[in-house]
Formats: sequence, structure tokens, C-alpha cells
Amino acid sequence: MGRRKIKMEQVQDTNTKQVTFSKRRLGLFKKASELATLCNAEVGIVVFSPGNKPYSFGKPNFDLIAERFKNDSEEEEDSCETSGNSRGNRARQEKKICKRLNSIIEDAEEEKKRSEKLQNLLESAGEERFNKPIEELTLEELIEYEAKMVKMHGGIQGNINQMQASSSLMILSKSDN
Amino acid sequence: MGRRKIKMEQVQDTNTKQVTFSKRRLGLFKKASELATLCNAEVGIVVFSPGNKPYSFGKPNFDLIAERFKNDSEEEEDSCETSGNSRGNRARQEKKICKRLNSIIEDAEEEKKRSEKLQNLLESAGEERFNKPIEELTLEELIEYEAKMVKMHGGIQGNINQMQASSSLMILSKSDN
DNA sequence: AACTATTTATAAGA
DNA sequence: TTCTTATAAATAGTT
Repeated sequence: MGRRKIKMEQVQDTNTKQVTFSKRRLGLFKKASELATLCNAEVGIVVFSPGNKPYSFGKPNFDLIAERFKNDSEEEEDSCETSGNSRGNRARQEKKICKRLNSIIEDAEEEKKRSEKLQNLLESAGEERFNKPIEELTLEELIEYEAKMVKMHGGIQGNINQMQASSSLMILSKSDN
Repeated sequence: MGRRKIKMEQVQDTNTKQVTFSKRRLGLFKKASELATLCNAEVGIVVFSPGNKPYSFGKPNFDLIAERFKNDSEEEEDSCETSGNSRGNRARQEKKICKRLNSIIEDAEEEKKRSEKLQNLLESAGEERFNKPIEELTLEELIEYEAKMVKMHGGIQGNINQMQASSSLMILSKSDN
């Protein structure tokens, strides 16, 4: 869709890749927005750039939330150790949340083994996983956690966008932007 | 991008809207796939049709998982009360999981009030919410839950797709398809 | 950031 | 639904 047709494979030149990413990410979000508007559908998208920066889109009200937190983390760089700036109360609040996030994330190693098990379970696409009692249990536990998530956000339908938003902000808080 | 230009507003004719949804959903997913391939990016999408059917896309390995579970729930319709079919072990497993899901979902009312509070918090975009101590706490709790989710799935980066997949399946299990 | 030559997506129609 | 096709829209390479 441009001067030349391109092969569907990773763009080699780093700079070109970055430009392509920007253009196409915007294009994707625009398409998503149109789909939501035209069809009265709900859409949530998360994209990670090659540099692992997260970008999110959502209708309704994912963009708002995501943008808000994107701005927040930009103000509180380097593991929450920057300025106590002019909007004091909010900055303090951000710091508090960010610290808790860090402690939770640092804690993550404890569950590493269990996580790997779940990971494998989810990634294996075959029938096999349904024949292993231990992993069956784990699957159920996973689903229970997921259910709690859904409940917390207030209902079954339409809240996935908010869940995605929150997840994005989690990752934002930890990543290097 | 068709025979005529259309206004960016909800399509009125129900049938046309359905057709537009199908075409544009596919288009969106194709764009997402290209973005992922060309730029070595990760992309996760969830779309709810006007009829509240969920569709998901993801790279890497979201499609696989989502498809798998979509097939599963199609085989086990009507609140998991259908046939003990030929693939006995798997069917039993599905039923078990589905039952637990239902009980969890039915339980959801208990947290209704709290959920609504969170809901409001998330939906209000202003600064206000950072000035209310009670809601600050609630926000932190929310984040902690989210963190657990991320941990369970094995890491910070790249696992959002699986989280989305699992969420989709949750919703799939509860919805009417 | 803008600009276009092209390719791609898609609205209507069959 | 699936296909066809005229046209609108996205974007690759360029400035």
C-alpha cells in the first residue's frame, strides 16, 4: 500500500522498522476506532513495540485510562525516584503506587516455578494437557484467578478493556520508558 | 474504501452492520498480524460484536489458545449440561472446569458494591480520584491483583496476550454462543 | 513531518 | 454467505 509492495517479513533496517511501526500502529488504532464506531462494538488493543514500549487502545474508555497512566509514569521515571514536583499530592500518590508495584514485581520470583508450569500448560495446544491431573488442577486455579479479576472489575461483559488498561499500566510502570 | 464513502457513525441497517463488522474485524486482525510480523511487535486484541460475541487475536500464541477454548465451549453448550461424548476424558475435564466457572461467576454478586466503587474509580478520568484516601487504597488493591495475574503468567513482558486469552475464554464460557 | 504513487481495504452489488 | 469490482483509504518510499 505504498510506492512498492513489501514482503511480509520483519523489516531489516532499524530506522525503517521504527517508522513503519509508528505508521501502522496508528493505522491499526484508527481501524479499531472505526470498527467500534460503525458497529457499536467494543475493542481493546495492546501493542508492544520492538523496543518493548506498550501502546494501548480501547473503546470505551481504555484510551483515557491508558493515557492517564502513560503520562503518570513519564513523570515518575527511573523506578519512582524522581522529583517531588509541583502537583504534590498526585506525585506522592504516584510514588506510593509505584513503590508497591516494584515490591510486588520483585517478589515475583517466588512463583517462578509454578508460573513456568502454567506457561507450558497454556502454550501447549494439544489434547495432552487434559490428561494430566496435576495440571488440570493448575488450570482450574488459573481460571479461578481470572474469575476474580473479572469480578473485581464489576461484571462479565465490557470490562475486559479496563483489565487490559490496568495490565498495560503495570507493564508501563516496570518498563524502561 | 468502497463503492461509496460512508459516514463515521453507527450503521443503522442491522444486516449491513453485521456484514461490516465481519469484514472490518478481519481487516483489523490482518493489520494487526502485519504489524506484528513487519515490526517484530506483540499485539493482542479483543473485540466484542454488537451481539456481545467475543473475538480475539494475538501474536504470539493468543490465537491458538483462544481458538482452542472457543472450540471447547462450542462443544459444551448450555451451561455445561450437554453430552458425555466420545472423547470422554476431555469432555469430563471441560465439564469440571465449566462448573467451577459457573459457581465462581454466580458468586460474583458478593463483591458487587466493591466492584462498583472500583468501576467508578477507573472510569473517572480526572485528578479527583487521587484526592480520596479510600479510593487510593482501592486502587492499590486493584493493582496488587493485577500484579498477581502478571506473576501467575510467568513474567512481565509478553504474557499479556495469554492474560487476554484467558479472559476471553472466561467470557466465552459465560456468554451465549 | 509532508507528500504521492501504489497497494490494500472495503461498500455495494451480484 | 462468498465473490466481484469500483472506489476510498492506508502506506512505502521519497523530499
